[in-house]
Amino acid sequence: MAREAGVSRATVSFVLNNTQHQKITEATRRRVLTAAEKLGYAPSAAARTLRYGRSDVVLGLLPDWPLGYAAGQLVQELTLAFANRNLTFVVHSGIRGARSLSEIWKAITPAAVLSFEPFSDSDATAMRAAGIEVIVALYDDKGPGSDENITSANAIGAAQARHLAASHRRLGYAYPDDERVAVFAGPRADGVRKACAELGLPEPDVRTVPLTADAAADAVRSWLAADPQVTGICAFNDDVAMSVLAGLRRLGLEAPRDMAVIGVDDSPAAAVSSPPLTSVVQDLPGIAELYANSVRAALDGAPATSNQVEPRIRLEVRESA
Amino acid sequence: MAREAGVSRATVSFVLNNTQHQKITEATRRRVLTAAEKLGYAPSAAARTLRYGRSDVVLGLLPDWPLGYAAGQLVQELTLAFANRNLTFVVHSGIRGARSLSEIWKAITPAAVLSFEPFSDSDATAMRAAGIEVIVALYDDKGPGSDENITSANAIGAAQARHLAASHRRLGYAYPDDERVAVFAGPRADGVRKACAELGLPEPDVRTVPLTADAAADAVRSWLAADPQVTGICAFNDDVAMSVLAGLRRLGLEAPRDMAVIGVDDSPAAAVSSPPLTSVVQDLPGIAELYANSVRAALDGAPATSNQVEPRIRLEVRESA
DNA sequence: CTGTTAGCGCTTTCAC
DNA sequence: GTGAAAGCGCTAACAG
Repeated sequence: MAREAGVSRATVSFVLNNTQHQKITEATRRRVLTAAEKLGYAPSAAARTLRYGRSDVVLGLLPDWPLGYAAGQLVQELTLAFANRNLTFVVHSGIRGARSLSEIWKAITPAAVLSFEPFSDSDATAMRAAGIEVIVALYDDKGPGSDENITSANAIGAAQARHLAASHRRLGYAYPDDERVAVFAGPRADGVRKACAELGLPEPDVRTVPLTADAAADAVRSWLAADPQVTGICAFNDDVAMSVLAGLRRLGLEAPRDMAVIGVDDSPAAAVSSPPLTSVVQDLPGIAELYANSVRAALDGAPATSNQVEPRIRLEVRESA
Repeated sequence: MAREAGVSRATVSFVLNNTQHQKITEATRRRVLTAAEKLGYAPSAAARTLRYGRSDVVLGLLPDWPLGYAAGQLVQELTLAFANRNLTFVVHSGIRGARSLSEIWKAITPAAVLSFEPFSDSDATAMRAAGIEVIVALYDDKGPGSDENITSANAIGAAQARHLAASHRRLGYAYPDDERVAVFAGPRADGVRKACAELGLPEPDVRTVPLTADAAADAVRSWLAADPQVTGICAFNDDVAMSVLAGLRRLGLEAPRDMAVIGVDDSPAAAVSSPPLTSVVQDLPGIAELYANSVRAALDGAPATSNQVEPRIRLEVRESA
């Protein structure tokens, strides 16, 4: 490349990177660009990474569990948010039996890792030792025993509860039948619990609801038999909510007359369920901006900017609640 | 590292990579490993990539459109399949306004790219020039005018049609209301068309079905008014299928009595829809194996192995059809 | 303003 | 057996 243009390697570097504060002759500039064009020259990210010790890649680590509509959306928004900050976002889907975490990040050499599941301390220290910024998303650092005010982690559950509390005196929580999402479902259920407490409602009745009509019917029966009777259900997500709706139909009952149900995610199916499902929708673009900001700030060595706007939570009110 | 162990760099390399045909003293070997351990030494993928000109990363390029349940599953299966072949699979979600394709692959330096959407010839040649294996998935290279036998691309549609043909004389196709998935929906609709032709059924009636009950009701009305009347619907996916079901309910009609409906993906919501949805389920692990094999073979410079087993397609028969 | 040089960490080749 | 050295492509620093 340098040889071809008859120019020094450094000059080439300046031209191709549009380095400021370097005055390059227009002729030289043109010569370099022409040569680059002719040779189909492409800069080597590997070399650049080796030199800098850091790439511009942000590695997203997805957990093992089933990825639904919302997860896909979030990934897309994150991709966009990082791109706007000159960072390339790629995702690796964690899965039993796949490569170990260390193999992944060594293969990618990311500038930062944004994980949606917690990992071991040794992994974390190893990554930090390699100069990688590590950010764990979606989890409160407060620990399980925290009795703080409602945080963004459980704001979803709280929003569900508050909506139902307008017309229901006892709420239930439809918990997913998948242990893998427990880290996720727990905080949401906690949000419901806290909101109930704040509103003076009795403790919510949490039941696991598998994704079959029969099993859901069992749960519905139990809720209706409870004392005080449970008539408003906050579901972990739209799938679980639709399962509850199926359970109601199986018993010849109807939402919201006999029992109100509210989901999370506003997935496409929610709009056409029977009855159409009321659902909580998260501000995914906002959340993506938040994480992208955190990562960018960490990479720039900036202090953790806490002027972050809390992402909004919205209710898509339909007929089920 | 070498300095610390008092051993040559080459020796270190041999030990850490378990290079065969090199006889290393057990003492030296131990010395190296100890030093590596103590220093928390991690090999630099960037340097290795620079040296080899190729990493062990396979870059998956996802299209812009909404990622559903099946897409998430496929990504997980691909991750596993590639891991079993010593390849690290990461995914970049294509999205309007995000970085250009060339920025992505230059940042990652992948050994291969597995794309789920077609890209320009110039992109393809640029990547190949950079030594990257390029594989475009999910599309037939036969071109749009192909009248071949049913291929895997449209086998899904064919399976739907064949199931419905047992009890219905005229079929309809519920096409998604999203232009972005056209590349995907087209072949499936073609599969239905071909199966109808083979079975001596009239041409299927293709209608776009948005994801709202009202719009779906319109489509249902048109199908029932058609001549000959359409009573069996193949839907692009489960979401569209559930929309058709909603349209039926809106008109006071019922599946499968008034109209049978069959979806694709067997998403969680399908099992609890009203009525429970019959759906085509693809052999995602099989498909993942297929692609992983192709990529592996291409990287090994092997000829395209055509002893590939065609992934099976299965029907999850419930009540809607 | 332009050209040269060193070195990021790794592997391969060659010399001891 | 082990050690030294070159070079992958890049950029920062320095010399002309």
